[in-house]
Amino acid sequence: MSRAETPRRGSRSGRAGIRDVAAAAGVSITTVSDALNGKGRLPDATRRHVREVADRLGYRPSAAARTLRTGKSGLIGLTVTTYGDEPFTFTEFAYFAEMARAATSAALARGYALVILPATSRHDVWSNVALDGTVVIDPSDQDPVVSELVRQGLPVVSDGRPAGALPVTAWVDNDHEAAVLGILDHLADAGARRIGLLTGTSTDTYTHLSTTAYLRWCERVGQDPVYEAYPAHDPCAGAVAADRLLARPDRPDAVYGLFDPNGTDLLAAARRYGLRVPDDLLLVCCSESAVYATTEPPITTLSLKPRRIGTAVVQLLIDAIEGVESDQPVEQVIPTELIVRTSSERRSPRTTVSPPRSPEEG
Amino acid sequence: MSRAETPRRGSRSGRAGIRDVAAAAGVSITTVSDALNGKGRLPDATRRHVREVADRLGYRPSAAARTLRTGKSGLIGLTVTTYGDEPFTFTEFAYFAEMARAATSAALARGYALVILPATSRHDVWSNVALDGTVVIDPSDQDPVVSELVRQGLPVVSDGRPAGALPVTAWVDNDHEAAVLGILDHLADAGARRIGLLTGTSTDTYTHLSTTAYLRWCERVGQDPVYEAYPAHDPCAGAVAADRLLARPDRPDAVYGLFDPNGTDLLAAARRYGLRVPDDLLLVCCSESAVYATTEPPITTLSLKPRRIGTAVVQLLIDAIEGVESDQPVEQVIPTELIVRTSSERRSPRTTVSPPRSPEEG
DNA sequence: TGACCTTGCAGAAACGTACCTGTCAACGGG
DNA sequence: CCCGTTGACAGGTACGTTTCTGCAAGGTCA
Repeated sequence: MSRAETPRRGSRSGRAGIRDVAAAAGVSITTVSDALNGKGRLPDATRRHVREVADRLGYRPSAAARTLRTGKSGLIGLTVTTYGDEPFTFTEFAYFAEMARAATSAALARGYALVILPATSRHDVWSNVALDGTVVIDPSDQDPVVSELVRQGLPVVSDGRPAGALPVTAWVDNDHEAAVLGILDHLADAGARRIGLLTGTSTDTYTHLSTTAYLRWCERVGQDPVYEAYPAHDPCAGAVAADRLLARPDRPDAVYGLFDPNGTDLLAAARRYGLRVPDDLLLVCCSESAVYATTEPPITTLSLKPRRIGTAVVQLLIDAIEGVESDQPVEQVIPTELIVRTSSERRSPRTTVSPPRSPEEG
Repeated sequence: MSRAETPRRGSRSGRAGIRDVAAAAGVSITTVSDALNGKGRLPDATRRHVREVADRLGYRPSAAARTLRTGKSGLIGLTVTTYGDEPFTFTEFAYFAEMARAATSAALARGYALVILPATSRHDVWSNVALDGTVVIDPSDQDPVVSELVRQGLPVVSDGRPAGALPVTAWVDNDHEAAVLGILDHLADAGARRIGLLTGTSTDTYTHLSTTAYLRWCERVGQDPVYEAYPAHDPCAGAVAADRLLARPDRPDAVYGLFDPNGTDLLAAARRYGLRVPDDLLLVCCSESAVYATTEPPITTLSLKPRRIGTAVVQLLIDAIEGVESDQPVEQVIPTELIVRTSSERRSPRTTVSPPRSPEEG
């Protein structure tokens, strides 16, 4: 009977809703919504008045209600591969941190926020969050997460060229083959005769492409491949593998390490075997870390440009979400950057004897 | 007129809703909801049947609708300080990555996901995501973000003891004063006569507490403070500051660096000045990075145990969200760990002669 | 003076779920 | 035979928005 009378239970428990604002401003809900969202045909006076009342009441629109109504949540998934229970690994620290940082910035700049999600197919977490789209880092072939997302009609952009026929919306990657070939040529130019590789045992695209490129290069120049593979997610295995590589009878005189910590691991191993860098051993590793600028000697690194990748991935994803007909291609190759430092600099002639340490000679 | 007749437009565009499942299973919406959520009093047969139909239709409950109804989103904010446009900095890389990793794992294990948010007061992003609570990393005094969140009635747990009277629900931190004092004593024990500090110019709690502790220690032992401060968010400034510190007329014979890259920076600076570590200069820095295990020489580091902090913070937050009367205190101090390596090991006899290493003497 | 458009706003229908409040049958006990 | 109880479900409302549709009031033009 007195249904039309109920006074909204006096603004209910806590937060003010749009109804409260409407009542306080003496207008309708529609008017409040339009005023706050800059829509509709309202005179500026009304708009200002509503905004002022909303501010006074401390009104914050309910994200859940808005999402339910509009179908857009403003959330982007950032899916990272997991090893065991842990998302991303030691070996990916700097890369991931840089990439995530750039992605976060780019998303924020366009009004989106990032949700970190594991690549495991734990439904309960995935289905508990309303995503507008997802960034997948280095998806494995036939990734169940990606398939599920695509099935739901969500745009998926991949960091790393998708293996197989994974139906992603777009992807961004480096040209890993070209990068490896470039490094090998660089090392050969610096005088390397036998170049070794420190690689991983996992089957992700990065490891696979890089290793394949190395093997092809070896075949082309007629060098026997010299490499050690180890489980890259194990923080200790790298040092052991580096040691093993330098302990081989066919010890390489130059090494490229695919993972971030390989530089220090190889440097330590070289010291154990009394090898001087770069005189006896040329060194390059793939890393985003700044420490290699100040090691003794500084180590040449390959940067995969995670900032640019993180930014590009997010831009592509948001373009897809918003239906923007981007003029960017949906497959972007970001160039890598070889930062040449002492560890791979043309060594002094093989035959000459050089003093073990001469700080003046810098 | 045929209003009661409308057949739900034939399962609408795309996704199946709970209504579609109910229709397909020949039961009511309530029954579907109860069956899937394990509530109500339903015979197992019905429960199974509903679940099966839901699976067949590929039904995924709408996160937005559930959030709107229940008031819980399953999302936790991870708020990071921003410097300019970028969230977190170079100097915090390893710490943040470890911390975020542990936090992500812990949240996931309890069915929550993490949203990365900037500490800027950009309302539009904050209000667009429905959070159940927030982790704030090292909030500054009078942080507007924290105040706003608390005003909304959301639990806020802080990584880092909140400055001033910031009304957080709980916090987790190291005992930074104790850590610094421990390191200074450790260096003094190793023979240091004048210990320098490499610190930051920012006003965050970590920097402030650590610097204060250093100054107090100096006063206590009667040493003149020798320190250089630099803007820690600038990736290049550290090297310059390290150089400046070692170029001083009152050059210290031991240095503690508050930030992660200080180790390599100080090592490089020491080399430039022909100082041997640890013989001429003892070195310790605060870092989570593994590279310091394999530098030449290996550098003693202080670990703030970001894994434990990340886990603890999330546990406290979720306990608060779920109203669990946790037996954990709401103010937790996580012990730091000093990983002693060569760079701070008792140098060759200055006055007393003691064996460089005596593992028996424990 | 209508016919017609514009302005300024209100009503009400979704969005998809969770849960409170029935309803109806079966059943057991007095 | 009646009444209370319990099991198994259905109806309907509310969550807080956005937005489509509608409707007066006022102005313009033929």
